[in-house]
Amino acid sequence: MIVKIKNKDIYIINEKEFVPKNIFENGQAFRWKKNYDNSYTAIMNKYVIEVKKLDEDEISKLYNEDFLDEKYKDVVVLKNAGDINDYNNFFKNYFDMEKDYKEIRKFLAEKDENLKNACDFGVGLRILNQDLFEMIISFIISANNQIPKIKSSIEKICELCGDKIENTNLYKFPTVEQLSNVSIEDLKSVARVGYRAEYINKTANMIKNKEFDLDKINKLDYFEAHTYLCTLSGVGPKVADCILLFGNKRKEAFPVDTWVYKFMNKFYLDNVKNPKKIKEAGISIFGENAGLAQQYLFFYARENKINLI
DNA sequence: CCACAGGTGTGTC
DNA sequence: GACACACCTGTG
Repeated sequence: MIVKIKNKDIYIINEKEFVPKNIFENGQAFRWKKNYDNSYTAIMNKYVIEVKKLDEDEISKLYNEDFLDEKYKDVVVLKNAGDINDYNNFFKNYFDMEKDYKEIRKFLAEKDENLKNACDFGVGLRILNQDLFEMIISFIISANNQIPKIKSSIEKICELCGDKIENTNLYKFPTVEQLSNVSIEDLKSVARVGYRAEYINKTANMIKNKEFDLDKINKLDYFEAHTYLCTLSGVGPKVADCILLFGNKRKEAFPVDTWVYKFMNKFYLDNVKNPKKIKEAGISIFGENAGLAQQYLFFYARENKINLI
């Protein structure tokens, strides 16, 4: 893998394990918007960037300009992302670039045929390291909810109280302070989050008032962090695992939603109803990469419309 | 109009 | 600790 900069664009060159669709469309992130040219736009941290996997013509063009020294097959550009310092200080961590996904796929593929198919299919999928507070609120909203609705509620919340990016109609995800000042009424009538409004308000205020210490999450081991997150309003076992997996680099977290419930019972278990038992089974079968295995399996089952019942 | 999808909180045993 | 059941909203 090579990283090169041109203007304010960061190029990730010759990295097969980076496919925007597989990263942004697997239920881990809600604010990446697909553009007409198949690029994706999002705003996070101080960045408004566009991510695109280049096609053959675009790669040829860069080669003809002498920007590339050969016609690589895999080139992803992070447009408007900044320079090498931005890459090293933010994007490297955000896109989990230090992790060798090829190695992990190889390791998981040896477990069984089904997982092998899923790992082969999901080449290019990565688990993002997103902002912890944003993940807490996003996954509280996700509970008992559907992806299009989750996305729209999060967008409305950003418009309600997040900072506006100058000269655009884009909004940042709100800070703890900003969100704690939004009324339950607005969360219901504008963001349409329903009964989750109370959870969001309470959780934002618990964090603001230091009744809950976000910094502690990094210091606790996985099981302690999971238990601690469950003390937040609207956070149960599944949501806590999503927060740890997508917002705290805990690849052993194994969120059990209805889909995981279904495919675990189809492929690995025999009619186990208790989600906690399913999670224990997942961790014991897949080990420290349980969360990643789950993402590959989930993505594979959903994209191929595999009948899970 | 009703059925359905989808995790957490609460109450009961 | 295992189990119902209510909770809100958009879609079919």
